[in-house]
Amino acid sequence: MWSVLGGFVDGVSSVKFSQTARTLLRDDRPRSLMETQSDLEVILEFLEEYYRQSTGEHEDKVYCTAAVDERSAPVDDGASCERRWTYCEPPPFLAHDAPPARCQYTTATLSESLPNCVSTRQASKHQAAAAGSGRKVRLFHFLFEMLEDPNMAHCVSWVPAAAGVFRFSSRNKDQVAALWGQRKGNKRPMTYQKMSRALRNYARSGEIFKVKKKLTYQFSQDTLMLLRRCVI
DNA sequence: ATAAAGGGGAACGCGT
DNA sequence: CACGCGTTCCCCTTTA
Repeated sequence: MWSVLGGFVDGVSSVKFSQTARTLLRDDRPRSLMETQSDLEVILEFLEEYYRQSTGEHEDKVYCTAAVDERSAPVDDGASCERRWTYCEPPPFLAHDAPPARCQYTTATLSESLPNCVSTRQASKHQAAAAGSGRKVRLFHFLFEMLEDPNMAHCVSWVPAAAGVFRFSSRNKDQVAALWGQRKGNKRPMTYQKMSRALRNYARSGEIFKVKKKLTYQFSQDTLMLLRRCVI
């Protein structure tokens, strides 16, 4: 995540922001949980401030956090990583927690290419209304974001990416579902069971198909090409 | 035999 | 208000 935020900070270097945050982002030394949380607070404050500046003090509470669960194992704990992602409506520059190199594309560009597919920026009701667009972020788009995010590999991963086949982790599949539920702002918590029902409906529209393997699905070629085209 | 995952009808919610 | 579409609920079936 540090590299992600670091990439973002570099990208907005023209903006005045906390020198402390910049220093923290470039400091790769191992940190304790308390340090990490403290650092995150500093950075989040900066991000909020930046967003306020860039949006003219938008009244909506709009930010994204990658919070570390206090009960969890150390952050870099590989497969057993229990990092909890608290997802609120993200600001435009953090539509998803993607590596810097991938920051060239945004969900906004995806939404332009994919029907009914919008950025989380556009997911803001206010802005959607302002733009005259009712398009919402869609599940397959969200899943593609998760698949492209190395930090989410313990939840869902390509098997293999070239064929557009992906598989949920038996252990962490509900984590993906929970994030999806938060992204949608659902009143009730999303579960893998409910999310998989939505995935099955994609078979009718031909966007995603069920593979005859446990917890495994496949993007259609067309959908995959469209999604990937936006990444390049 | 059991739990987990898959499947599908129908209701719900939201934008147009 | 009606409609369309995606999402969610619920329950049954299949699979490991």
